[in-house]
Amino acid sequence: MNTPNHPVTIKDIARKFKCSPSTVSRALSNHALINEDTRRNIQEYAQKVGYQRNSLSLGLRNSKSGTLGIIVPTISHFHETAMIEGLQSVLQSRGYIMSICVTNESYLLEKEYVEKLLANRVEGIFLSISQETYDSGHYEHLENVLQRQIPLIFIDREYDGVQTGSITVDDYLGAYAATEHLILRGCRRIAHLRGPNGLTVSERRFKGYKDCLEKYNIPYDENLVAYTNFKAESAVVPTRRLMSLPDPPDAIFGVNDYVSIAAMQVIIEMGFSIPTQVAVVGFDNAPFSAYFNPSLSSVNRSSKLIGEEAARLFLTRLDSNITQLDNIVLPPELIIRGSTLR
Amino acid sequence: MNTPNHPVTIKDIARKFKCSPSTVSRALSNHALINEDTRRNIQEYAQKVGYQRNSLSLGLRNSKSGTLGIIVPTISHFHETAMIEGLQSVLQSRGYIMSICVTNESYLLEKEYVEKLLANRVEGIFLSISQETYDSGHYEHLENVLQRQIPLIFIDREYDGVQTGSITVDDYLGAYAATEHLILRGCRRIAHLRGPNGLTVSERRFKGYKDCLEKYNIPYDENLVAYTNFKAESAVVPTRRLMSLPDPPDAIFGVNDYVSIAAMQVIIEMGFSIPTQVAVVGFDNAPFSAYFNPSLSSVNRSSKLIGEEAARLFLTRLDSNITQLDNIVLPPELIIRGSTLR
DNA sequence: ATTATTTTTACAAACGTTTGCATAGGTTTC
DNA sequence: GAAACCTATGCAAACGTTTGTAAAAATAAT
Repeated sequence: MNTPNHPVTIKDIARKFKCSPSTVSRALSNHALINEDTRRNIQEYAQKVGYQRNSLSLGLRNSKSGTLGIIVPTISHFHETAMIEGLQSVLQSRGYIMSICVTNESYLLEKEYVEKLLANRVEGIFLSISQETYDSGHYEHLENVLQRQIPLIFIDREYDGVQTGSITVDDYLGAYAATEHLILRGCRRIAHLRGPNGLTVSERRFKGYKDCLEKYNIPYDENLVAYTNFKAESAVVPTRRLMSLPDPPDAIFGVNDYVSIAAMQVIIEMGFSIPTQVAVVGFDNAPFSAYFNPSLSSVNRSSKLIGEEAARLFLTRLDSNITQLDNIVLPPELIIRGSTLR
Repeated sequence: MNTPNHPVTIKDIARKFKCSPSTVSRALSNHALINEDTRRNIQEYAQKVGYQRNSLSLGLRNSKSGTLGIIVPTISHFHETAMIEGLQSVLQSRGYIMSICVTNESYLLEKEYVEKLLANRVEGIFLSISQETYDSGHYEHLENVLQRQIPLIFIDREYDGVQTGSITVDDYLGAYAATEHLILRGCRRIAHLRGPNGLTVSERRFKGYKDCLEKYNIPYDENLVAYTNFKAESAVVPTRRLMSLPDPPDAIFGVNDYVSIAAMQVIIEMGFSIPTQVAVVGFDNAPFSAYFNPSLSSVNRSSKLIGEEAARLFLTRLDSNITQLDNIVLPPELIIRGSTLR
């Protein structure tokens, strides 16, 4: 019966109506061959006692769980949460539950999570691959996913070796545009607060920066490049060093907005003025960037859009059963604000 | 066999070894009564073919899914993601998968999610109740959770009517402290950029502000209170109005940091100086606040700690089987920075 | 009244596990 | 050589569904 912690099952209802579980099941799913009266009675009763399908059982029977997996390296930045929001906003109505796994850039954790999600029979996986995975070149865990015909979609970070859908933003182009903007604005000694060595996202932005300098015949000066770990604090000391150079930079391109605002603070504290003496441009267009003083120019990645497009890709795969998914590269957009005004 | 999209099961292994599924099951779980050789053989083979327990089946059998539910009104703010990170950091090692549900303050969605999580046999639910739920006074869905003996823990937003564990931060106290700080600093016309009407968090902070004024015999002036929707943009017009008053405020207490930084921008644009003419204090101590110009004083809520403590509460419940969970109220902490320096 | 037809229901198997109980051999004990 | 005892394995049921097929009941047609 309805003992406290035992949820009511189809069998309970069957017992109540002295009929078979199959009848109850069919009644609840509006099967055509069920008598109208019994159908109504059963449905009303089920409603009353708060019957709810056991997803586990359901999942076991048809190898589907009504769950989607999202694997990201972190959720502490605006970018990732915005992507998740985007996914959510599109998939909400389909009634999926989203399982979110955070890898901290670890290959092992990523592998474990993929396996666990597969064991949980998720109906799709959205993956932003970890740096370690990218470096290691181990993709067996992903091949596994595809082999099992589970839709796999790369969000933000892709890997060419695995043939599946992806939504990414061209980091290189974004960095190039930011640098070009600084150059066109008249800056010549452009510093770059880059991300950690080896991280794809750092390297691509660094390359965009470097290539743009070259394109405009501005000599690359490695003294003008400093390392950060993406966090604001990590930009303080490097910026202080840059601005203490005998010939300090007239512009700084930060690998993200956190780094850039920290740099701005240091620059101002040291008595330089922004944007007249030093121009600053960031990356990610975080929601706070427009409100800085001065407001921060930044490369927008439309993080939420990534999630939305990824969700749409997934739905396409589902609805049309197309297995060949698109690889969409979204264009970054430079937002010009006070920190780089002429 | 090992057909492409059919994961290998215990039965497959049993067939391979011409033994029964039960033997395989026992071998895999190191049951004492299994011959050492068969155990080793089976384990090696399972390893080789990448056998993995089907969580759905497992869950069905023992009404447990290895999954936890997290229900929050939003994930677009720092506060919520930090809480999730906190949960994650503690629960990581236990191997749980976290299902995250976003309610957008909707009672209906919250109810649906709770039901779905129950249907998925989650082993615990961390809930930050939606405003609509709070207002409606409908808690049947939560009673349901408790009745089924599923650990339920309120994070950040609690409801006294449901007897279960909670980790919250005293909003009232935080607002009081912020206001008091402004008063002690010498401000007398203190404006408040509050949150929407009816939202508990807005009201509590508003009350803290108002009570503090009263305590210090500063007349409450409703002209100095303006509404926002927590987003930066929504603070622009109200701040402009406040600063255009014949007798403009000498301090602004913002309901959160986004609102406060937008206010700061407007204030500076209008030619006032911070903190000399106007002091500003925010709420949440967002990671960007320290880097503003001037840096923003703010009330810290230790968002990550909320998650960590909630996770610990859950583990206590699990390990010791104590059903009577604590209600922990964390103290807010005022962080004083440049925006309120004397 | 008998057969044919339709409507409604029940049975049983399956999804992948685990586990109490039974049983098949093998070994020891008397 | 029988009784008693291990050791290793298998059987079957259970978790909660769904669904193909069979069967029963009701209705219609002859």
